[in-house]
Amino acid sequence: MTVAGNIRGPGASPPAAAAMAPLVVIVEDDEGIREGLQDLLRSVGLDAIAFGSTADLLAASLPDRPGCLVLDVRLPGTSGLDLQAKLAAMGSRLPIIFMTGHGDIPMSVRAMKAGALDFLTKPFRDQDMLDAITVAIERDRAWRTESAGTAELARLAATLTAREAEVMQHVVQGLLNKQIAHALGISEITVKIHRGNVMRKMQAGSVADLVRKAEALKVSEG
Amino acid sequence: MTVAGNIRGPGASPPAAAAMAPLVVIVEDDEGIREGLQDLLRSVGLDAIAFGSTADLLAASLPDRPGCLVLDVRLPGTSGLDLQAKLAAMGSRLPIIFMTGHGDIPMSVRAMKAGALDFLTKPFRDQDMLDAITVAIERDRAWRTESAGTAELARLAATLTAREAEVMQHVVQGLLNKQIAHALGISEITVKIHRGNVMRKMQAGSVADLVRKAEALKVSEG
DNA sequence: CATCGCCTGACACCTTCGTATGATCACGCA
DNA sequence: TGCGTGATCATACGAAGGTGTCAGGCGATG
Repeated sequence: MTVAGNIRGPGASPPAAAAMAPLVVIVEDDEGIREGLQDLLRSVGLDAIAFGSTADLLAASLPDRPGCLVLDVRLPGTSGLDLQAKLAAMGSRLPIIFMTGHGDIPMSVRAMKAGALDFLTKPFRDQDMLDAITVAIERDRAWRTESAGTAELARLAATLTAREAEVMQHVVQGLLNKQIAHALGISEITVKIHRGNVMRKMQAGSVADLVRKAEALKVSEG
Repeated sequence: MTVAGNIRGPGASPPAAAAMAPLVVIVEDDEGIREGLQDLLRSVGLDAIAFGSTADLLAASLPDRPGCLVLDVRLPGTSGLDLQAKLAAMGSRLPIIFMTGHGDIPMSVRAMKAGALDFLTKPFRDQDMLDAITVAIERDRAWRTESAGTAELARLAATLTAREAEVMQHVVQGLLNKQIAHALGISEITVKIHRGNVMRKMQAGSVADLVRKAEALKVSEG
């Protein structure tokens, strides 16, 4: 598995990844800082894996665990900001904490606007980094939990036939069976059958349930 | 009306504030920059009002129009960051664009984490400021539109009696009338009456409608 | 005290929903 | 060609939803 293992689209999440022990991924070219950070994290019981360049990270095989990315801005080859953009384009949601020794305000603002969780200047206090990492891991956990839910919904929705999906669409709009039948040009009886299939396949115990699930799907899709 | 006019809780929005012409509020102690900014904005057809200190702003009477705040970080008395915190505590959602001549990275990160939309360093390019303002106004408009919707829902929900609200709660959970009746210790007939009142008062054409409105309310409240 | 709003309940009637049974037709796949 | 799946429809029955009418009790308010 490559770093794409952290790019979790709906349906990709294996069993309860959000509950696993977190992993902090470090990308920093200065070996001293890199190992210092690793030691710091291990001292508080956090697993950490470190790379010296973005290329190393991208080539590496990462487990699908909750965690975050601690990224130096200035790196050989692809910069930290470029990596942030690249990961975002790949669909990754892994929280990113930047650190830099020679940054400026526009750089930090750009990173924050692109979704970075924090932007620390070297030298930073150990506690500041640990605080940021704690927040980042918690956010990733929350996202994974939520994502697992919508992924499960998407899995259920994928079992619907085209017609059933169409009927569901109309049901959650609040239309009556006879109205749906007229809209689709079929009989009300057939609508009832499709509707029953939808409720069973989507594991919805009521129309209210179905509406909520349909809304959650709509939000996660677009 | 004070600056609290920009603190728009549900139910506070007058008719279609989101559609009004935007107003940019500037707080900057340097008179040259302040007037330069005002001229810049007026040159592109934007209304602007400027203050020399946060105290002046807080004492002023501001119309309830879409817009944004352009804020110097270093100000006499309360600083820009303090004002940001104060406004947030007051419930304001007015987008804030910071500008500074002597800022540092931690300051910019703090502002961005607190929800600032942008953080420009002086001297900035006119176009950068205009771009930021455009984005900010658009975001404020979107928020106002959304806010007006939930405010209307809250207004409808406020007309419900305690019992009706209770019944609605159970209905959107997907319970049957007989289950609601049992849960509340009343007869199914009475539940039907309350339910009918709920549908009428909430202007819901269907259970699906009601569920969506209840969800929107829940999100806006919690 | 009278009135009003709210909560409560019953009876009746119709609509809508949900499902079971049974059946036909089309399409793709082995 | 046979089989499975999906889509279609009919009949029928029971469960649930929705509305209207009538009515009693209860607390607040003028």
